[in-house]
Amino acid sequence: MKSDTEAKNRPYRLPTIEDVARLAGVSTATVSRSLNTPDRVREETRNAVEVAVKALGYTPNFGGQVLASRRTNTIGAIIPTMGNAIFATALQALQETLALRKVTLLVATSQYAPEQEQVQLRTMLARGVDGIALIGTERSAEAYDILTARQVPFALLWSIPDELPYLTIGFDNTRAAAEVARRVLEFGHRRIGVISGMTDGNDRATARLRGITSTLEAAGVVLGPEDVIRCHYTLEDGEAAARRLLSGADRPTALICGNDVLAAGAMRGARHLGLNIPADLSVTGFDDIDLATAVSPALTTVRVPHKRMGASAGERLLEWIDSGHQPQSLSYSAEFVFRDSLAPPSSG
Amino acid sequence: MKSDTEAKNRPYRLPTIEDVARLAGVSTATVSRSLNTPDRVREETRNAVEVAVKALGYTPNFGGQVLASRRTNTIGAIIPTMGNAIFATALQALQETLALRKVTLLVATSQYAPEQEQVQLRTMLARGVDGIALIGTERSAEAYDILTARQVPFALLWSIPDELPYLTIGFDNTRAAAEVARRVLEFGHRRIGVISGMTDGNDRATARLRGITSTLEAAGVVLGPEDVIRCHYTLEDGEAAARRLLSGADRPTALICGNDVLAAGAMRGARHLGLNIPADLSVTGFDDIDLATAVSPALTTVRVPHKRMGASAGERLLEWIDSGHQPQSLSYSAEFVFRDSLAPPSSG
DNA sequence: TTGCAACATGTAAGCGCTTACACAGGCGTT
DNA sequence: AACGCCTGTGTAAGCGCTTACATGTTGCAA
Repeated sequence: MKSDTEAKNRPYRLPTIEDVARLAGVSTATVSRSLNTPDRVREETRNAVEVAVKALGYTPNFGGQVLASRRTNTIGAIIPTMGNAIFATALQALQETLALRKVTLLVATSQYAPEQEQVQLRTMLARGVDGIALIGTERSAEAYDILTARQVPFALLWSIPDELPYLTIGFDNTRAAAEVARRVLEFGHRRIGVISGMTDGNDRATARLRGITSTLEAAGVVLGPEDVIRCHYTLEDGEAAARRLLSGADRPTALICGNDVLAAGAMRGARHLGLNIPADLSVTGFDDIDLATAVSPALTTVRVPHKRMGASAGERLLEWIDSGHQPQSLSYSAEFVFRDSLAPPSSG
Repeated sequence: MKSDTEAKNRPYRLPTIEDVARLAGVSTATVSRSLNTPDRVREETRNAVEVAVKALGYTPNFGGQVLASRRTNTIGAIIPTMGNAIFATALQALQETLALRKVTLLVATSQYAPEQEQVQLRTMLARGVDGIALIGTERSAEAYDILTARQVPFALLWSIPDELPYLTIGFDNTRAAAEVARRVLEFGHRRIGVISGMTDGNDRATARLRGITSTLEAAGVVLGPEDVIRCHYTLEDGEAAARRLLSGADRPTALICGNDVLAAGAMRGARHLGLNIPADLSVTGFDDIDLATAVSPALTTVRVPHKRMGASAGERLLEWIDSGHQPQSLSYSAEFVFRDSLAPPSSG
C-alpha cells in the first residue's frame, strides 16, 4: 500500500548527495565542497563529481541545505501594492540584483495596511529569509522588535532616516514635494488644492504633504481642511478628489497630487468637468512612472529613483548578510521634472 | 574562539521545538502536532504548548520543516515583467490567494526571454518550490522536460491549451483579438496598421496577431509587411511604431495594438504628429489596465481576466499539490470594451 | 633522510523538524 | 469480564546537507 502511494507521487526518488558521492567514488563532503567551494577540490576530483552530478541530474535538496547551512539564500520584500508601477519596478530591480548572486525574492503586499505588513513580516521570518526590504519607516514598535529580535538584516526604502539607526535607502520626500509646491507658486498659482495619499502609517505621504503645506504657507497660501483631500492611491480616488476640489465656488487653479496615479485620476476628473489642462487647471504628480508621459498633457512630476533604490537595497542587504555588519544608509536625490501639465493660471 | 564568533552572530540561539517540548512537559512530537494538526491533540495539552511557544517566542525552523515534511509551502511565479500592471496585478492576486493558505510566493521575471525564463525556472526548482506559475505555453521542450522530470505541479497562464496536456488557465487570445479587428472593420476602417508585441517565443502575441490578420483578410483587408510592426512592449516602442506607420503616404485610419501600453504609446506618437484621436485616427489596445482609462480619449480594449487567472492559478496549484492530481484547465472569456478611442474614419 | 607545512579528502556529528509505529488508558460491545 | 477500538502521547528514525576535525599525501627545507 504504502509503496503504491509513494510510487504514484515519486516513481524515482530524487538523487541525493550520497548517490552522487557513490557514483563519483568520493565522500559526500567532497561533493559538497566541489559544489560550494570548488577551489578547495582537486580539478580531477571536481570533474568526476561534475560527471556524476550530470549523470544523475542531481540538484541539492533545498531543505537539507538550509538546515545545515543556516541560510536560505532568500530575501523578502513587502511593498504596499504591485498595482503601482513604481513599486513593481523597484521590486524587479531588486530581484535582478539578487538573481546575480543566486538569491531569490519572496514578495508580499501590505495594501498600505500596517497590520497586513506585520502579518507578512512574520510569515517571511518564518520562511527564514536572510534579509528583508520594506517600504518606509513608519510602523509599529512591535514590528521593529520582531525584526531586531530575530537579528535579520533589513532595509527601509523610500524614506530617509528619521534619526533611525536602521539601514535606510531613500530620498527626501519632504524636500521634493516642497520643490513641486515652490514651482507651482512660481507659476503664479494662489488657489491650490492638494490630493494626498492617506497619511496614517505612511511616512512618505506625510512627508510630502508636510513639504507642500509648509512651502505654501511660507508663501502666504494657507490651505483650509477642504483644500486637502487624503485618499487611497487609485485613479478613481484621484478623480473623485479632483471633482470635489473643483466643485466649489472659488476653484483651485492648480492641483498638487501625492503621486502620478492620483494626478492622472485628477486630470481625468478635470476633463470630465470640461476643464482644459493646463489652461484652466494645472496638475502635478509624483514618481514619474510611465503613466506620467502617457497622459496628455504630460505630467509635471518628481522622478523617484525607484530602480536604484531597489538595486541598492539588494546590494546592501547581501553585503550585510555576508559581512554581518550593517552597511551605511543611502540617500538619493529626487529630481523635479517639468512638463506641460503645469502652466500659469489663466487670468480669471 | 568559536563561541566568541558565535556569540557575535547569535547571542541567543533561537528556541527549537525541543525547548518548547521541555518547557511544556511534552514530547517534540506533541509540539509538532499541536502546531500542525491541533485537532489531534487534547485541548489541555495544546494550551500548554501554546503557552510555552509564546514564552519562548518560538517559530518553527524553516529548514527543519522543509527537510522533514518535503514541502516548502512556497510557490514560484515567473512573469515576463513587473513593468506591465497586467502581470504585476495578476501576481498580486496570486499572492493573496496563497497567503490565505500560508503559502508564500517566489517571483522572478524573464523579460520575455525564454533563456531567462529557463534560468529562473531552474533556480526556483532548486529552491524546492511546491508549484510554479508561468505565463504562456510557448517554451522549449527542455523547459517542459525539467518541469515534468521534477514532477512539480505547474500552471500555464494567459493562454488556452494548444492540445497541451498541462494545466492551463487562460483565455482565447486569438478570438479576442479577432473581435477587436471585427469591430474596427465595422466602424468602416480599411487602412489599418497593427502594432504587435514580439511574436517569437510569445504565443499570446502570436495568437493575437493571427486573430487580427485572419479577420482582416477575411474581410478583404490584406496587410502588407509594412503595415505590421513587431516591437517590445514599452510606451516608446509603441510611439515609434505609430510614427512609422503613420508616416507613409496612405496613412492608416486605425491602429490595432497588441496591448494597452503600446496603444498608449501609439496615441502619444499620433498626438505628436498632430493627429486627433479618434477623429483622425482610431487606436485600440488590449488588457484593459488602468492606463486604458487614464489616457484621453479612453482606450477601446479587451478586458483580460488577469486577477481571476492569478487567483485561480493559486487555487488549482494548491489543489494539485494537496491531492497529487492535476486539476482541470480553466478557460475564461475576455470581454471587448468599447471606449472613445475607436470611431469611424473621417471621410478623407 | 627527517620533519613539517599545505593540501586533499574522509568521517561523522549534527542542523530542527515530521511521522510511522508503539503503547497506554478509556470506552462500548458482546 | 473480555475484547477490540479509538484517542492521545511518546519514541526514535530519518529527511539531505554542511563542516569541524581527523587522516592521509605530497613537496620542500633542513
